Amino acid sequence: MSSIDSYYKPQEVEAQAQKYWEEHDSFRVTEDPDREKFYCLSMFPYPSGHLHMGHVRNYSIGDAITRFQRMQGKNVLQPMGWDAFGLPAENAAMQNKVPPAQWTYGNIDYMRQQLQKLGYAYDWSREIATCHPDYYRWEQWFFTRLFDKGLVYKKEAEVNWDPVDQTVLANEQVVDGRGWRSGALVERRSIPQWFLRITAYADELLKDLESLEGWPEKVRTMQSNWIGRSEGLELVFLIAGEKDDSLRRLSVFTTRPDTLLGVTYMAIATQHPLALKAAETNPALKAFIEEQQQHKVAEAELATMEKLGVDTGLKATHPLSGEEVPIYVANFVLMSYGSGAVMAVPGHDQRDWEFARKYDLPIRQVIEPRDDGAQCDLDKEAFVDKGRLVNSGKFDGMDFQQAFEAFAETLAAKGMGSKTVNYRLRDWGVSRQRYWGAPIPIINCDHCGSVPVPEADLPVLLPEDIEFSGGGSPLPKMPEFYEVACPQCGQAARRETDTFDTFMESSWYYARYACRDQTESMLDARANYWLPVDQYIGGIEHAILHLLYSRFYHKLLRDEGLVDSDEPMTNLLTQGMVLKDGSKMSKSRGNTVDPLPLIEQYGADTVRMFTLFASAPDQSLDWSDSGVEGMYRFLKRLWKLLADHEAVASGSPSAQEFNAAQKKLRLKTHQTIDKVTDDFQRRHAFNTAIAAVMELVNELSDFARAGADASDRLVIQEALEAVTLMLAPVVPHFSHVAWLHLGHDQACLDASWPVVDRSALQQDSMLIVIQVNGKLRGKMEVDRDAGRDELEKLAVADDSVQRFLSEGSIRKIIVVPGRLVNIVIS
RNA sequence: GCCCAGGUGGCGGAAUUGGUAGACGCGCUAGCUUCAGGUGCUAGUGAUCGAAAGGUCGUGGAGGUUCAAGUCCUCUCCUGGGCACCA
Repeated sequence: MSSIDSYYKPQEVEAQAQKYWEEHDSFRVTEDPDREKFYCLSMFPYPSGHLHMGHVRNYSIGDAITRFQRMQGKNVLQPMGWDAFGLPAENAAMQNKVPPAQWTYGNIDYMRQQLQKLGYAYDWSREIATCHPDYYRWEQWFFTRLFDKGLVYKKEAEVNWDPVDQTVLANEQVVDGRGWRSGALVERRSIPQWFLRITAYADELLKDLESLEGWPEKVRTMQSNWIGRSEGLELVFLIAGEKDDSLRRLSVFTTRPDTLLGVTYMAIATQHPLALKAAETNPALKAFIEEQQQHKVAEAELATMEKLGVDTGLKATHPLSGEEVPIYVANFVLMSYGSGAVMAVPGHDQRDWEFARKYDLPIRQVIEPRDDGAQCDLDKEAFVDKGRLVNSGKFDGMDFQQAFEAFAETLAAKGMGSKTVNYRLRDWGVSRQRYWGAPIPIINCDHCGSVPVPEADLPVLLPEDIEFSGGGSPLPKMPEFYEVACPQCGQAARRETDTFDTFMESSWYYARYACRDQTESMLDARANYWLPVDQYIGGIEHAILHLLYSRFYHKLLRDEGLVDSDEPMTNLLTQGMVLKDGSKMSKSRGNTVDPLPLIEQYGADTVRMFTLFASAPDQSLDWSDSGVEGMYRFLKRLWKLLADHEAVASGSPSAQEFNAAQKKLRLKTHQTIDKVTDDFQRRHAFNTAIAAVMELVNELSDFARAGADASDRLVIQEALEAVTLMLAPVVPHFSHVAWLHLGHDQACLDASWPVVDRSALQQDSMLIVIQVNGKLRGKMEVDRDAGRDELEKLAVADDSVQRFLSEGSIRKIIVVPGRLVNIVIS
């Protein structure tokens, strides 16, 4: 036992606990097949140079879960690392004339120290920095594997080009259509780039969302919408008089095949090959296409933009009716979705309707409302609901599903159409024309084409000792980097100077933590011990891209035989933003709060506790300095209580005979254990867990104040132990020292989570609420075994009820056992 | 436009299965300790009427279901987020 000073000095407490953890290497874990594992992971930070409150919140949540699970007896892995590639390092390099590598590694060292100050239970032996060749070499290797499997390909794609700086800009470097440094108008340029075939996994990524029951519904919905699966029919309209076979068949996709006979014109995108060809001989059309090209406006405006188009003069033949309809080039048709052409049914699609009105095209009704009162007035707007077919010959009377099948069959028989599925999801472009990223392991040879770098030549090292000035990546200016011999034919070739999208690194880091010292392979058997991640914690801003890419990557790893699970993370907690004065903390708003001075003033435990207490983890958190003060007060008060308490061996209090006051405190103690356990385990409601512990401490203070004899001290000991253990995941340093003070040799972090003593929850009496007509009128303390009849009798006899009886007679009495009696009077 | 959250005291937020609305913390008020204090302790603190006992109102708004609604249903307003001409 160690006695403690009654004045709480967080700096000393935290130093003592951290020293112990360090000396005992307390957070290092190894695989142990005999124990249940728990992998708790917080999204790793970008090493920007300093921790902000969002990090503190994220990691305090993760650490609380980690330590709780450890106290449940599980073998818990909680690693930490650095999402170290990225644009800010390049910007800093330009500003400070420091190579990005040096800047990044310096930041990592500094931020690691900050994290250690906060006392998080990380197994630092597994630390990863994605900019390290030991890490990205496997990403390069994996890419070459995907290349061999045909899961990567190269195609032209548009980038933002700054004509003054002569460089490609990331989207965030384009401000109001101009380069952020040069101020020059940004141009769109097409250059060859690498893509990962995520669309090949679209169906599985969508289907498996259903199995992710531990993910917030919101995230699943967002991913589902992002994938955007729609079932429909792909069908062909022939172009009348067109000789060129590649242009003769105009293919379109529709989710409403039932409206097929309502087609009165066709609409194609400005970039559609047919449009481009027609423009060659049609100056008005050419001008229109060029003008639309200029309009690379914000996507939000697109939706409300006026619908415009030009007649190509071409005619398409309806595959069923044989009718010839005009083909328009229209600004509302996207080249990137479906085939870049649509069949227009103005009667039953609002966009088509508006366009038809504007250009005086016929509007034909082929669907009529079922008898459900739906309104249909094609003079006012399109009728877009599903209904019954009319004006469609032999298809008349069919409903949507019948028509879908019938049209599909008819068209298939003619070789003019088939059922298809379309996705909103696009393949993942992974090329970045940047320096500070993992080099794409491809060599371009004039004779052999794109050749992956052989495994023996990996990694392709990113040169770190470089001069970094403006004007884009230095790699294309470094012949020593890009001048290589082709691995296949040996002739002079050129290495790719593009680097990977940094989402590539963050898509598989969770797996590499399991075996980051493995030099022979990307992953080994240890990954299957730890995976999938049992609890992942991070910002909602990653709901789509990072989490979708990680799920995709996991399936790629699985199909390469590297992991045996289908999904990377079973449970996901998306923590809310940290706000100050109602708006998000950000440098530009100037409302950031630096965690470090607070840690110095109050200690890490107070700061951690406040971030968990101020709101539920998935809600936003409003920062309040006086709230932090409140947490500090609580810890000081509890500390005093502990110091004033003389530890006793915590035998088995249940063998004792307790007086009423002792029973009452024990009831509160065990009720609190019950609630807090549920809050931690099931709800992740740390805010209410902490509040419940505070309630217990308040009651404990009152009890202890009354003076304590030997048997009282036993009950106090029991309560203080419970409090110390329940707070251990939140304020681990505090609990570490408190636990020793309470007479334990074993470290608090290895202690077991407290267990509810059911017998302490047994009460002799219970509080019953008395209502008259649903309004609270009184309360009564009744015997635990009081039956329904007795409760009724007692309630009616209550003074507060008697007063209302003069106003009417009793109609009904509702008894909710253990809760209330409601007397209905009228 | 579509989809998803959310709206509760002066503030952050509780109320988990329809059953005592406002736990816990902040702030505020009064008092005590006597502290140089910004410390500590005690009591009070939704609004309103009342000396009190007690009553009335009260969870964005309007209806409804129910013995009973912050919680369920219908309509509506506001805030935040996501998607956005997806055929």
